[in-house]
Amino acid sequence: MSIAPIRLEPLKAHCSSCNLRELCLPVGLSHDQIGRLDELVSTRKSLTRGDSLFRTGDEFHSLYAVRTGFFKTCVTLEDGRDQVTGFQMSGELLGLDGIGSSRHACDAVALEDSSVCIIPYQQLESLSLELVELQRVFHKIMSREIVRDHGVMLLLGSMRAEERLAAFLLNLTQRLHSRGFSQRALILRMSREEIGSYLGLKLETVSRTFSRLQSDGILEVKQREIKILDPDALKGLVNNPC
Amino acid sequence: MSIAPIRLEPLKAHCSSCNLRELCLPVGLSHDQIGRLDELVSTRKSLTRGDSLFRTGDEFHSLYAVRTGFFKTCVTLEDGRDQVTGFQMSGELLGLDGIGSSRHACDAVALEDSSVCIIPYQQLESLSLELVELQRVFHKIMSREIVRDHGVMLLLGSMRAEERLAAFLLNLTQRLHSRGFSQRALILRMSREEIGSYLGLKLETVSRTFSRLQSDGILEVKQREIKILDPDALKGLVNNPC
DNA sequence: CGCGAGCTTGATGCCGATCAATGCATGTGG
DNA sequence: CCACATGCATTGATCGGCATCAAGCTCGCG
Repeated sequence: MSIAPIRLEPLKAHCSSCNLRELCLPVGLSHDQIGRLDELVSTRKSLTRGDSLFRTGDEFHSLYAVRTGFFKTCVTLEDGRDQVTGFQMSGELLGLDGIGSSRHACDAVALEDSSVCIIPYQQLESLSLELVELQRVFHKIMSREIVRDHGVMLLLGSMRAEERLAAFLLNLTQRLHSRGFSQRALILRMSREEIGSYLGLKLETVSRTFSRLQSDGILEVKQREIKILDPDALKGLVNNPC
Repeated sequence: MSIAPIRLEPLKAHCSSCNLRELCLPVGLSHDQIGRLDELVSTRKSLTRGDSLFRTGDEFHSLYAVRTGFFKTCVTLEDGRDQVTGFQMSGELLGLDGIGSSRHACDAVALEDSSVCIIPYQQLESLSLELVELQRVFHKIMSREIVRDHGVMLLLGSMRAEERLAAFLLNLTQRLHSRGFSQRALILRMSREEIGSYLGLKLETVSRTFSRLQSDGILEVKQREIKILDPDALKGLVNNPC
């Protein structure tokens, strides 16, 4: 006997009832204003691990808010070398790169089974003309993305391997903490190679650095499960030239 | 006998009569729309070489459009290490980093005597609610800044010294060319150290790489005067892993 | 003319890349 | 259930590119 499909897509999404609304686009909007957003953010999309949400060169129509799961974005050079430009978790927006040229300028790939809310960009623009608060929060999100990228440039341009990895872990745990997860433990959704690409290191260097931090008693590393045994020591590693 | 001051500040600025309007915020706006911008972009400010336009932590009120001259932006770590995050020339916007947190997140420093137009941000927000085209162009500018930053991350994360310098020179000459300057010659407004900071290299490496490109017959380097003798060879350097 | 900031060049060393082998977890088919 | 394959992670040995340290050099300027 056949089984009825469990999920139908597109599914209705509702910002007003979403528990991510304090971390996502609606942050700071009133109940009524979020209601207006509901009209616009009406569908969602599920992806399985490895799926691309969009690719470089795809026409840009929508932004995406991560609902569940985990993504990476990366840019690729003609010769195949690529650079992971960010990791995105629930509440974070994907697709801002596409606004400038009407085409996406990077690939967005699900690192685990994930779902996103689709935010049609033209409708977002229209609603932003009505709701000054929405315009404001959207500008803030883009600005923070620029500031974040500058932080990564600082990391890539002037930090050493150990520092980079420490800064990376602290950044991840902080973001996970504001989503209700532990500050002391995390499960990495990305491979050593993807971490390395993000941090400008080779996967062997990432692995060795993990091992060193473990033997220093700062971390406990079991494959992708990380425990932070000594958070202060980890923080002490960043901003130390030697 | 005393001489009357030649320039009074603040001076009136007018987008509608500005020859940078095709490279700057007004790009794509109609004559009438640019007229509306004139009401808002009313003052300019002159800086001498070495002056800061704003510093990390300063309250954010305005964006700035470079009118003449040349700037760098940089972020600094507590221990003093810093990273140049960009170089800005005429028509380019400064200050987008401040929107997210109401405080500037980097320093902007004039690398030569320069002038900027002051764009009060609150008024820009208000006008964006009226002029959908202005909102659109502003979003595009922010998005392109994000894409640009991703390009720098790619450069810092996965290119070799020679490639980085080649990419940097090609980027500069392209931007200068669209401002009417030569594609083959340029005068660097920044020191070797500032180039190095931007590219994640030490100043000695920058200097050596310039020398190598010169002895390869690709460049002619006389201090800060650069001639590109073989543009194709220079382009050939980027995107070549070895 | 002499000073100093910025640039070039050389000698040396180290961090992270590369190459290579092994280990470990997961999955698949016999 | 085991044998084997596969993908990812760890670890070791070696190499190389860039950093570091240290002189000189150039040019503008008082």
